[in-house]
Amino acid sequence: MGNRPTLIDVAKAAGVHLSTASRALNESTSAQISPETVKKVSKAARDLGYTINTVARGLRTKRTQTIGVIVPDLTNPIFPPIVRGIDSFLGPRGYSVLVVNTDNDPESERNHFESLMRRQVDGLIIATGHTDKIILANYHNQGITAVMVNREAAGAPYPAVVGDDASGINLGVAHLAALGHKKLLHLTGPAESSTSRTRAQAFSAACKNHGLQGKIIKCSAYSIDAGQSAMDKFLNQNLHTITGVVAGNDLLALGVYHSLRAHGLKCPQDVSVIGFNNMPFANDFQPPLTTIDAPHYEMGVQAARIILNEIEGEASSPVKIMLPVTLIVRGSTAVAKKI
Amino acid sequence: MGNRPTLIDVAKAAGVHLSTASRALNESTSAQISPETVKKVSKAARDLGYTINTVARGLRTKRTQTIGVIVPDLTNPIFPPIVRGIDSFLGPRGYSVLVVNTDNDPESERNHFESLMRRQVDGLIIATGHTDKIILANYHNQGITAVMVNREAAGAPYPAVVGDDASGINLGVAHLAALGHKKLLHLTGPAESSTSRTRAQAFSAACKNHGLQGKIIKCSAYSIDAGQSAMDKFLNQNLHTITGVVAGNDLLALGVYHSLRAHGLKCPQDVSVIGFNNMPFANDFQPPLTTIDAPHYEMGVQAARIILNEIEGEASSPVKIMLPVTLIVRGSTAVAKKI
DNA sequence: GTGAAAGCGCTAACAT
DNA sequence: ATGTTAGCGCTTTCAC
Repeated sequence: MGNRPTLIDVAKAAGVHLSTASRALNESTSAQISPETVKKVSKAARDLGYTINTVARGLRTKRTQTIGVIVPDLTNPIFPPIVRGIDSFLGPRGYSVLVVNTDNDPESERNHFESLMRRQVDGLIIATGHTDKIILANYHNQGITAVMVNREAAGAPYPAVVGDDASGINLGVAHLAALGHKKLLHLTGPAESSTSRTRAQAFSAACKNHGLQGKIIKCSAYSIDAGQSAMDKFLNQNLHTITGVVAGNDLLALGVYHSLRAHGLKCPQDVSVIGFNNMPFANDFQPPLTTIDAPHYEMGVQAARIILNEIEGEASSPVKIMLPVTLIVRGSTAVAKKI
Repeated sequence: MGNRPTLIDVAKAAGVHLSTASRALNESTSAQISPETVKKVSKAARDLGYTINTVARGLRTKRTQTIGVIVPDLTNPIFPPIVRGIDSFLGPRGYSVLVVNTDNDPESERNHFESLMRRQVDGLIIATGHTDKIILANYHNQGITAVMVNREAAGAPYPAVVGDDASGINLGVAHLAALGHKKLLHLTGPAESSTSRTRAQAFSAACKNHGLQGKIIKCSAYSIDAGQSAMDKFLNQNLHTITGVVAGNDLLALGVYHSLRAHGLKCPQDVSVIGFNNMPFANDFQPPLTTIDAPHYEMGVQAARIILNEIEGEASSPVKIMLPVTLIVRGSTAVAKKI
């Protein structure tokens, strides 16, 4: 890549010392320099096409203005909005974002973590549900600044930004109850994930509150395939024993769609299905998916806000921000079938 | 973030000179050092938990092992697979990826470009359809290493990795022709994008080849809304004059779905629809979308391979890699209705 | 095979 | 208000 001019070139062109040029060009120190000098230096910089070398600055200041974002898989549609939310807050403030995908593999996560450390990121935003307590505690012991997003911190007092999972599940169960459903099924995600546990607990509690019968089955991952095979297994043994499904997320709900179809069951006529997340295109599924909308973009924004505060401001006490969720009623839920 | 040990700490612990430690720890120079010394230094590094500071290395070597990836919008589902493909190739080779979103805004693109330059990225992978010739020529004049992905280079001799758009459109038109369709419509994306132009031209040519009547209407963006409003406009004036639609991409196809529904038309009974990209969840739409599968992940891999070659190997002559596409027939296409 | 020393481009005391 | 100087952590040329 091209040989860009350095500060020393600018200083020479402006006829001042290197350090004066540095001060003139830096927002926080330009007040120390006379207005004319600032103008002179700025002009020289512009004329030469000078841009600061953030690598050199980073070495000197020990700040790279880079945040590492750890996600399981960017192709899972809930993560791009989170990443964009993070970016929208950080970008205008001079920070860049390094996104890594772990694929829920601890080995991969460790490698990516090392890579981010080598790159001297100023902080971490962690969106992986699987990062175990030991790893997290480890991060904390190393003095690493981090914020959790879309999951709670376990094993370390890190701030977290989450959707109100319990309320969301409540809304879903209440909606099905209002439609006359009596026997519900919940597909829960991997137990390592805090959201899975929260949603499953909320499901049980909500069923009890509404006097409904609620079963829970486990899925090995938050994926269409995992949802389908879990539902297949259930239907093969329990055909026609439930009328409503509250899936742990929209991908699992999609797996349920596939399974119902394979078993000759119609949604919503035979079985109502509710997802979670309101992922992009949920409205275009067959049928359009009733789901809980979680504000992923805003979660990203909030996580970014907190981590910047931790880095640049005083370390706040670990906060937990819970953002409100809403029920989006579409075509996958209907009045309960008589069974 | 924690105060990590430096090379000098390792050197001291191993009882060797700083430069010896550096050589011992570097793959490419460790051969110069006696095996025992290498072992000694490696052990010291491990014991201390040493990890290299890539910022310092980058300052010295003028290589950051970072690639900038410029996309329009990460929430457009075709980009995450591309990014992951890039990452899958680059990650194991020690490179990281800095992804920026331009939202098709030239001002935003310029800002992000500056940011990437300040960060001393080793090269750019550009996936934005809108980057105009002047900007691209500008990059090239500055000696910037870049590779285009999912679009052709215009205005600069940069390598490009693209899907075989023309063949894809051909497959789609041939499929509709075989189903007895005589009058087709193509929704083309923004004219600035090379893929739009290629696909539109291929559509005209294919219609001619098959003796079909082919109309083309323009969409302001590759989005559901743009597709819907373009189709709305068309249907309001031309109800029942076409039986098949070849959309410029899957999002436009989804817009067509919405428009058809709003006009009381059924897909595929009244109108067959073909998309482009085979985006995630295309199989779950209503109806499942017949579309052209483009290998986005593989496009990312190839783009990464080329740019690494340009950076580390000799500069190859500008290549254009065209990856094959396939027609995926689903429920949105059927035998033509008599009109 | 290893040590010495310079320097990548910048910021931040410390002077004046 | 500006100049001087040291040094961030590393690689690499030059000695020996």
